[in-house]
Amino acid sequence: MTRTIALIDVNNFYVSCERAFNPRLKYQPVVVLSNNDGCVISRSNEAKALGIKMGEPWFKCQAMARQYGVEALSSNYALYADMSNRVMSILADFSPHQEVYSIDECFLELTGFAQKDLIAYGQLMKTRIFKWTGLPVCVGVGATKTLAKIANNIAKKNIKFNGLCNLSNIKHEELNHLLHAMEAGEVWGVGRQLALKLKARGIDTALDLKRADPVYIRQSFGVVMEKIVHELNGTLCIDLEEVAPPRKQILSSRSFGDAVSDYQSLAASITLYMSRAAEKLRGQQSVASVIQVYIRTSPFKLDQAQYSNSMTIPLPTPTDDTRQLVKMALWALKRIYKPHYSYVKAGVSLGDLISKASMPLDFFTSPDSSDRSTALMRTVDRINAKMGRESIKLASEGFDRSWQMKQGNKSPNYTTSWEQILCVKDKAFSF
DNA sequence: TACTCCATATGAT
DNA sequence: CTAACGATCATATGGAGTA
Repeated sequence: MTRTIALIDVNNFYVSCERAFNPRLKYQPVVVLSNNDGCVISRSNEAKALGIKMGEPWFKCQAMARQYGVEALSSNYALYADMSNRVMSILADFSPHQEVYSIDECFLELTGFAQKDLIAYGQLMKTRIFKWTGLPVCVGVGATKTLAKIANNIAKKNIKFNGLCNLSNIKHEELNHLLHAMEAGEVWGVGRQLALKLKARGIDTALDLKRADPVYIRQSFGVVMEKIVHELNGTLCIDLEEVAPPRKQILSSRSFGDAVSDYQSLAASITLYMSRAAEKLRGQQSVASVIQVYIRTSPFKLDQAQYSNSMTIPLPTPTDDTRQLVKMALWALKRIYKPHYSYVKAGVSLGDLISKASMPLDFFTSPDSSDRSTALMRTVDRINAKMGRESIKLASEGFDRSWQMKQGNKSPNYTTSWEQILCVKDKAFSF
């Protein structure tokens, strides 16, 4: 049976979240910056029109942006995550089969819907999401995830589609016409390098890729690209993943507000990042068998002495206990740390994750002590969930936070903090 | 020879 | 005033080491 899959994607997600709560930002050029106010990661259409590029370092366009009155906001992930949850739960009502693909987009299975109803159904999604959250979305429909992605892309780019594009119902020539107008590099799964490689073989457009010989593609590019070719031809190869599989790796890293050189700051940051990673680990009921710690100077400062190093430590017994994980991480840090360098970033990762339930009993750890660890961690997690992050933390996180990232212009947590909502009220009513 | 392990590259958002 | 360039996940790949 031919399938029908929709891809719903919020337009300029982070900027749109900010606008939903701050109408002053409407019709203005607005950008949202990455952590540490480093790069542009979301742009309003007005900001795009000014030529501000995705991923551009903010300091490079700051002067120009000031000239045009561009609003630049620090990213507020608490707000975006909450808004994302609202959108996803609204969309879940439109189909029993949903794959949450990223913070701002999801696939819905619409197989079996009458073609004549699809557009109206998509329109209903758009209006309902806008009414209930204030966020604008585009809907793309196709026979495969790859085609749904393309449909969404087309809906976003051409105003005449009104934010809605159904490729599952159009004539072959018409589809081919649209694919011909699209570069191969814009197809989902084809990045810069692969686009170059394709171009070298005479495959320039999405239509060229669709018409390429799958056998040849498999030989020169591998299975992944072959699947893309099939998907472009309407044969489903990449199915919906409704239940998110547990992560195989958990990473926590951050750039510092200002470079640091002292061991103490690095140790504090590593403790914090490992604590975060361990929370995530317990959240998905896994234990880690390997940890990695790394620190590095800025690769962009070519005039400065460079140093970057990492250490990977296999754990004797897999664990999810923050205390053990931090202990090992600091042990590793001590070994790779060298004084006198200007470090700009540190991070940890947890690897070889296995389900906690399937973990074999360890000969050297008594079941009793392992139960106590689990109970303690669960209690800490619950207290922190209820009373706020870091209500309970390890002392090695320290109290001096001078190294923490810059967030010069962050909006209030409109949806997750009463205190900050009240603060907004005061502002709004002080004429 | 075939597999595992590891670092690196690439892609997505 | 100055200096200022993200985070997190997945998979592919190729070489080195190993059974």
